[in-house]
Amino acid sequence: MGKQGYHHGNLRQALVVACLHLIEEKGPTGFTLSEAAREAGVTPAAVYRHFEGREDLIAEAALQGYEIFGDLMEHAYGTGQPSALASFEATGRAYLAFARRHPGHYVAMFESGISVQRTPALNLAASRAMGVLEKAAHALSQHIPADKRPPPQMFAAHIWALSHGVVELFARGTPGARSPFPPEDLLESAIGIYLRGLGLIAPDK
Amino acid sequence: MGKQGYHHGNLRQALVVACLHLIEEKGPTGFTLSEAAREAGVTPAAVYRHFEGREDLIAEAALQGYEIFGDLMEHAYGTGQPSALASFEATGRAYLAFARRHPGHYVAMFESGISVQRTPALNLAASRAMGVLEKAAHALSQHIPADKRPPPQMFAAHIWALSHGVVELFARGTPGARSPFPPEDLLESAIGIYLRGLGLIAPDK
DNA sequence: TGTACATCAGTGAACGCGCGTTCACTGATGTAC
DNA sequence: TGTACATCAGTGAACGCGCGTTCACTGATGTAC
Repeated sequence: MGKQGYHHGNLRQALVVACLHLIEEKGPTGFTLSEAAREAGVTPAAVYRHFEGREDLIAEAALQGYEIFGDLMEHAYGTGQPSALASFEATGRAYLAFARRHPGHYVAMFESGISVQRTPALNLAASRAMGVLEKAAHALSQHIPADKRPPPQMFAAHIWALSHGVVELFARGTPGARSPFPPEDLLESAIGIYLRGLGLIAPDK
Repeated sequence: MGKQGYHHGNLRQALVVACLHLIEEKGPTGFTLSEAAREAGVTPAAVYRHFEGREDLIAEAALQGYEIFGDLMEHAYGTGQPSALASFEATGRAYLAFARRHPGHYVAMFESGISVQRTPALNLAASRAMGVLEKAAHALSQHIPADKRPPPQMFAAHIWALSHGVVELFARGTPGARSPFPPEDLLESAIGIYLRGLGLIAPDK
């Protein structure tokens, strides 16, 4: 783990860290391989010992992101059990918390243009993570009378879109899109209203 | 408007068009000034007759986007009048329609990192456009009993986030984020549920 | 414990390339008379 | 209508730069005996 001397020790991971940092600062297409190498304290050529190129590096960052994200989501889901509603709300909060705490990962996952089909491992990690959201939505939708129940996938898509929109517009440095409300409150209140619209929580508070 | 011969005729606008096209294809940081010049059929040096550089060019694209967007929103708003609900729903639809029809503008406006404070003109155009959304939200919120009425800005932020999320995740080429539902349906149904949650439309359909 | 050697992970020089930016220039257009 | 001239909008050559990628190399590490 040290980096003194000729051999770095853990260059592969150091490059991922540098990549995440640069993504946060300049966006997923705003930095070069050489910059990442420089930030890791290494010659550009050394990168090729570990990655095929820039895309491959970003894909690794996204993969690690999906793994962290999946763990977080599963933990949040478990936290709310056995209440379907509590589980659902916990995953929503976890989504936002992840985006805030791991902005580089978030961008690599959702804004870098890296396809989740790129690799079986990436696909698997992504499916697991998003699967938790769907599972939570599905469990919750069981509490809606069958005749007025929207498909759980639609359900999950709504909440995902809402969360993503809050992240992109209000939880990031997007200038001019500031709102007088903290993103957490925005998301929580929106989800509350939405769930009330589905009849899942009391119409009067 | 012709482009034969030494003089181009309307290079400034041709560069904006090229910029929009390149943004759609490669993202806001994925192309170079020289590429834009090439696409407009002109030497890189010619760009400097019209713009200070890459950022300036993108800012112009964003400005034009806000103007189109503002017109569209105002028209949609008028369409729904005098019903506050109809006006509100029309602006929501217009948002998505704009994002689909003008993806380059959309990205230049919301994803390029261009600050709306960059220029008074840009600020003005953006304020006007977003103002329509807020006006629609405000008018609609008058129909909610005052004691359970959320602030209209929060209201507008919710809907904006939802719309933005749908655009980003489901209306663009983001691979892996496909959903079995058309984005228009997703947005419409989500807004419906949301408005029901606010008591603005009948709880039973 | 010591030595010889294979393997590994980095270096640094080299290459060709396209970039942004500048500059003096030149061809086209518009206008005064 | 014609001519002279100012203005404008583009050219193309030049510059220095950092990039991605390759390659033979070398220093460090690990291991067999």
